[in-house]
Amino acid sequence: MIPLIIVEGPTASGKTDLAVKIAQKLDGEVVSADSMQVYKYMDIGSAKPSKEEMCGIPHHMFDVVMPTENFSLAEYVKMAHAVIKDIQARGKRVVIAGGTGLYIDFLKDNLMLSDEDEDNSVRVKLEEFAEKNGIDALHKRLAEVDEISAAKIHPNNVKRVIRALEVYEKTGHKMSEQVEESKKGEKIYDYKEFGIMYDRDELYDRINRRVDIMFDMGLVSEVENLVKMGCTRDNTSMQGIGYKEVMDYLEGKTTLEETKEIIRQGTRRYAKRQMTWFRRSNVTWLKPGEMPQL
RNA sequence: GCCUCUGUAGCUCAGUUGGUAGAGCAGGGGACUGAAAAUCCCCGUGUCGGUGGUUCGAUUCCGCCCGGAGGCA
Repeated sequence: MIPLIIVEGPTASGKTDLAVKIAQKLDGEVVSADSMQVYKYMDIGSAKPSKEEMCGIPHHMFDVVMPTENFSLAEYVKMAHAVIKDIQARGKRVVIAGGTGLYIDFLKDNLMLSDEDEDNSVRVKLEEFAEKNGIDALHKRLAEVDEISAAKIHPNNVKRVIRALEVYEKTGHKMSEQVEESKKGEKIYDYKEFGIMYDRDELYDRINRRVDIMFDMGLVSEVENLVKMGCTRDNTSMQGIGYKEVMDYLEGKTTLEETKEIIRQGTRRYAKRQMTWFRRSNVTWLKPGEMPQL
């Protein structure tokens, strides 16, 4: 089994810093587990560490896809496994650092994903069906083919209902079955999870301050540049906090101050969701600045 | 100094023809298997500014006091 140190926790809690310190101590390299840092040209808003902050430690899974392209969990997991294998082969330790709980969960337990083509015509058709017949009709359709998933997914959660139907139509298997299948992969990692626990008020302070810093660093021109490259709201990359809001600003829908406040709030809420996610995994919580027992 | 308006949840405000109160926002909790920084679900007790009075009963009516806004001198 390959040993893994995982650093997780809410945004702005100092994961990057801690990961670098651990990597220095263990002679390791850092693998990011972040759904926005995978995009190229999205540096400021996704809070990628600067060269100086990396302190010479190699970082992976940054800039692996163009922001005009869509990315997925499956691609992340595939690439990250390969990167880890490579680091291990070179005799270095692996430190995972990131805030995307879903990515971390799939990676650490080697959850299996069946082969599925990227064709999203099924999804588009289901979206049209929902538009036309309403979300209750959509949910009913799911209940007919996969009762278990239908019971688990709230009818209002259209994205999830569509995905469950998509799985069924594409593979012929129920999503609830697929979940069971996914757990049959071999355990290949021996991991320890650490998180940084801030007092809520203190974390929110850090978030608020960091948003201002992002603007000072040129977030607006970063987004302008992405728009020039052809990014639109349809791109997953533009769903990132800071990006969609600055697009509104560039289109004159909000003032600069409003934009900042909406981003601060969105980030606070995001941090709260992250904490909910990580709370249920077996994390050893550290105080800010504390070095874990490795 | 006088007159008018105003003081209710962290904020903005509703409301109770007298039976101790509710919206939005903020905030909190949760879910999460190929979009996940996305998406979705649940959660509202607070000396109704203070104090006396009227009343079976006052946050509601009346007096006084304190705070805020405006007007007239």
